[in-house]
Amino acid sequence: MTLTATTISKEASGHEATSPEVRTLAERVFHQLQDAIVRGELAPGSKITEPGLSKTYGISRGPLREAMRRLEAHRLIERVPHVGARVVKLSMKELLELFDLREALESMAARLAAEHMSADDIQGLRDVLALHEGQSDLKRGEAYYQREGDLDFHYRIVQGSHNKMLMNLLCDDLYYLVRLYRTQFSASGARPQRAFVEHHRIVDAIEAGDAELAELLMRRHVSASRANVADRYAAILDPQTTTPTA
Amino acid sequence: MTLTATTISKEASGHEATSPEVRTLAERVFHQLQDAIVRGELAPGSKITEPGLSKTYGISRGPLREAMRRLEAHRLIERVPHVGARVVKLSMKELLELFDLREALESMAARLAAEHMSADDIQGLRDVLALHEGQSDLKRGEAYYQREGDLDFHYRIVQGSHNKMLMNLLCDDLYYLVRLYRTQFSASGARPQRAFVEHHRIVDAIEAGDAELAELLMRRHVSASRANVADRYAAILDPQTTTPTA
DNA sequence: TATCATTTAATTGTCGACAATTTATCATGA
DNA sequence: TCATGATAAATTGTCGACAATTAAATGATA
Repeated sequence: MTLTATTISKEASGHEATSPEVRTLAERVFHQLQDAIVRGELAPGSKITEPGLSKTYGISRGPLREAMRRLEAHRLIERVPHVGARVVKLSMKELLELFDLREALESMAARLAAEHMSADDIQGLRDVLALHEGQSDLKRGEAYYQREGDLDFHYRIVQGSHNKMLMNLLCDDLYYLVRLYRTQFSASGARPQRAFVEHHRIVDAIEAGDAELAELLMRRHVSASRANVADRYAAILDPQTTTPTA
Repeated sequence: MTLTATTISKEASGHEATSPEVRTLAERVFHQLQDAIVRGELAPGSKITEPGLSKTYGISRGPLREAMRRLEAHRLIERVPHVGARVVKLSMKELLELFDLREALESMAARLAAEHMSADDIQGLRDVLALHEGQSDLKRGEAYYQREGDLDFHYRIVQGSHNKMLMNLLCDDLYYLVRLYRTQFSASGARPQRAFVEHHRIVDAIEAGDAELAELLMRRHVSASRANVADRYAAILDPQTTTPTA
């Protein structure tokens, strides 16, 4: 077998970090821009210009344009014909809408995962949780790794659903928006302990093959996460009338 | 055939037909291709080549490429770097996955619609149903208009949810796949009476503001539709062991 | 000074040509 | 005859230049 290139080191903790597809310039600059946006290196709402990026990344406008089209499709930038493009700036309303979508889709994913996940898959899930908690012990305040770990957890469950369309939707589209939100709202980790417990109970339900319970628990988990975000936002707007931090 | 002009009689009952955005060549040819694929004029699985389409539509490869990128993002074509693109060919497995997604998302839409729809919106819904049934009386066997009417119904409920992200997801992405499936599997209308009743009950629930019921009924509605498709497919594979057509 | 029209600059949209890669064709040899 | 390798054709990827449109700047007028 020739296999030419792309020996595929696509495992790793990284989500798609180690470029599964860099056969072309457009692909590469797409991933670079995607990363830059999600990490907040390109300020939300800032205007991005084709000649500018073209110079920055050292490529012509052709492939750059294709990359921008893909970013637009993933809703990471917004384009207006003949005017230009700017990095998306999520409003709180849209963020809550995003959580509603996640609630519907991830609860479904949990149900399917309970029906389709293999023993190995479940073991992998438990490993993620263990790693997750270990890191959290070390750097309590530092929420970054924890949050990435959280996404890893959700990733694996979606994968476990074995529903390709669902995987594409959540992993390729929505999760990048979730990560973007975390940087834009500088989302402090928040409620880690409670989330840990919820994660474990979800895995328990999946392992027991209890699809209905897994679905319910995941729905509550995402819903609680949403409520937490809404609460914090309300606290910023009006520091008095909200519940004290847990 | 020169064709150059492309005056485009893109009217039709079309949902977004009256071009909200034809400021650029890429936009126009995108909509043209989208239509051609959904209507089955471009055979599923057939390879589409850039020079070919470029000549057909009388534009250069630049804007054509952008149109193809958008088609890829909407999952209407599949591209492989350095190889080419072909029109998607939905497998039965993917089709059922699509129904699962619709079940999760549209039930959510129905719930939100029950909470947010205005009186006018609801009246519009009832009008669609009336028109729908009137057409059905005329052309019983002809399932085309009926099916389009069915999509109109679902469209309006999604719009009624007032969740922009949900609207984008269902109306801009998934519904085109639904229409594509109907041509690819030459989906005969099937079970019209039952669907009518279900539609009416869903509207009743929405009008009553009963979010929980609306969600449940929509979930059942989509689920029944899915079961119907699966049943018909099984019937093709093995004509003996299935239930007689209703 | 404020407003509006005109001009200027910058950015996006489109095109044709060239380079890189893949696929098809064909010849050669076992 | 089949497999293998080299060659040729076609298609995709990339680039730079020009046209069209928009936004900014300038100046004139009330």
